Amino acid sequence: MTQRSKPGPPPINLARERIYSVIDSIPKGKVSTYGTVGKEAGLPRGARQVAAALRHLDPGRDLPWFRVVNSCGKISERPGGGESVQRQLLESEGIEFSKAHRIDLRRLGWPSGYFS
DNA sequence: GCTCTGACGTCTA
DNA sequence: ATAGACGCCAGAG
Repeated sequence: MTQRSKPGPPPINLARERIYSVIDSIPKGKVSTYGTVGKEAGLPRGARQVAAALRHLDPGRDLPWFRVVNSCGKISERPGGGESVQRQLLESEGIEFSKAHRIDLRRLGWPSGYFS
């Protein structure tokens, strides 16, 4: 075949699947961030892509989307609302929130030690 | 093809 | 610690 694989970012739909795969690997009781998930998925500057991937996520798909928060350790607000739902899902598996609605990433962030 | 948008993150003041 | 500017990059129009 004449086509050679050349170095560079993977096709978007493939990148999206990688993102989903990373999110699926976040352990119960832990959380990760948009930026970190992007990195793990091979997208060093792909935080916004991770957000977009979640926005376009099939609602029927079984994926722990709620374990993704922003770099501040807080739940990101978005148009459709639903932050309270995400918080409840996290609390239901033991995640604790500070007074400022923040999660201690040094303790509950995944991968462990990533936020030290 | 071009421009604007945004569930983000990092740097500066 | 807080606020604002900038950079990034795929989607949407």
